[in-house]
Amino acid sequence: VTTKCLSIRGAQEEDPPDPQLMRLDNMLLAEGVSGPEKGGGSAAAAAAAAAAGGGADNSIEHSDYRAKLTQIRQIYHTELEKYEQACNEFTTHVMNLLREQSRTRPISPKEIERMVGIIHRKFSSIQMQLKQSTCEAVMILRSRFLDARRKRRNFSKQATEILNEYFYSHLSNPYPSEEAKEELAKKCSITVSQVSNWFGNKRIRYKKNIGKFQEEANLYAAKTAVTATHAVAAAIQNSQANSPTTPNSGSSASFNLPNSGDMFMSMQSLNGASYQGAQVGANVQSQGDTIRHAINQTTGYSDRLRHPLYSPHGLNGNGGWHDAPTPTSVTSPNEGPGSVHSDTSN
DNA sequence: TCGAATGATTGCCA
DNA sequence: TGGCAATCATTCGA
Repeated sequence: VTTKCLSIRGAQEEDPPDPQLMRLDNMLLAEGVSGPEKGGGSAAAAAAAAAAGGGADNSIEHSDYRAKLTQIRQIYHTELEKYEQACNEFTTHVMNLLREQSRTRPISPKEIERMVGIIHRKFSSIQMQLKQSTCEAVMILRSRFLDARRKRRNFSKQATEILNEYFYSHLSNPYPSEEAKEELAKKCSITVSQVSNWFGNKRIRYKKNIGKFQEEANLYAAKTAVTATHAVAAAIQNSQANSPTTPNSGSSASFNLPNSGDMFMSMQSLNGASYQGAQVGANVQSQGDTIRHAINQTTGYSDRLRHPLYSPHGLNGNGGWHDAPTPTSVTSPNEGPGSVHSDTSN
C-alpha cells in the first residue's frame, strides 16, 4: 500500500513534499495505522497504557484500545485501496478518452502527462482528507483512553490499607519522600504520581474533617500496634533461640519500639530475622521488659480507641503540619517513637 | 437514583 | 517543583 501510495505521489511531478501530508504520514506511522501490519499500534497502546498509570488492571482497556485501533486501521486501508483503485481506473479511463481523441486531433505527450498529473493531485487531496480524518479518529481514541477521569478505578482495598497505614503512622509529617513514594507505589501496584495524588488528597481531606477520620486513625493505630507486638514477640523468640543464656539485666532501660515513624515501612520490608537485627536486637535488654513494654503499647492504643487521642497533633495553628514538608528528606527514622507514641503518653 | 467517597486535574503560591 | 485548595468526573453503596 505504501509503495502504491508513493507511486501516486511520485507522479506528482516535482512538487515539494507537503509538510502537512508528511506530518499526517508520520503520525499514522507512529500510531501504527500505516506501518507494518503485525502488532500495529501495540507500541502506541502500551505507551498510552503506561501514561494512563498502567497496572495489571487496565489490560482490558489496553486490549480495547488495540481493538479499536485495529478497526481504524482496517477502515483506513480499505478506504485507501478504494481511492487508489478509483484513481487508477479514472486515469485509465481518461487515457482511453485521450487516445480516442488523438484520432481526431493531435495530442502531445505533455498534455497527457498534464492530465494525469491533475487527476493524481485531485486524488491525493482526497487521500489527505482520509489521512486527516484517520488521525483525528486516532487522537480521539487516544485521548479517551488516556483520560483517566473517564475510567477511574478505586484503588484496591489492600492498596488503600497500605497507604492509610503509612499515612497514620506518619501523621506528624505525612510527606513521604520520593523513595518512600516509590516503595509505596510498588507495594500498591500504582504509580508514584498516584501515590502523590493520594497523599495530597488525604492530607487535605484529613485536615478538613479530622473528626470524620478519627475512627480510621484509631483503627490503623491499633492495627499498627498489633503488628508491632507480633514483631516484638517474633524478635523475642528469635533472641531466645539465638542466645538462650542472655542474662536478664532486669533493666527498664529504653526500648525503642517503633510504634510510629517508620515502623510500618520497617515491618513491611523486614522479615522476622532482619527486623530483630535492625530494630529490636540492638535494643532488647530485658525480655521481660520487652514483653511488658509491648503489651503496654498495645493497651495504649486500645485506650486510644476509647479516648480518641489521634488528634491532629501534627497540625499547627495555620492548618499545616508542624513538620514542614521536606521533599528531600528521607522518611525520617529519627522521628523516633514519634508523635503518636509521645502523644499518648501525655 | 442519589449522595458520599475518591482519584485526578487545574491553578496558584512559596 | 511540590504542596494546597477547589473542582471535576467517576465509582460505590444504600
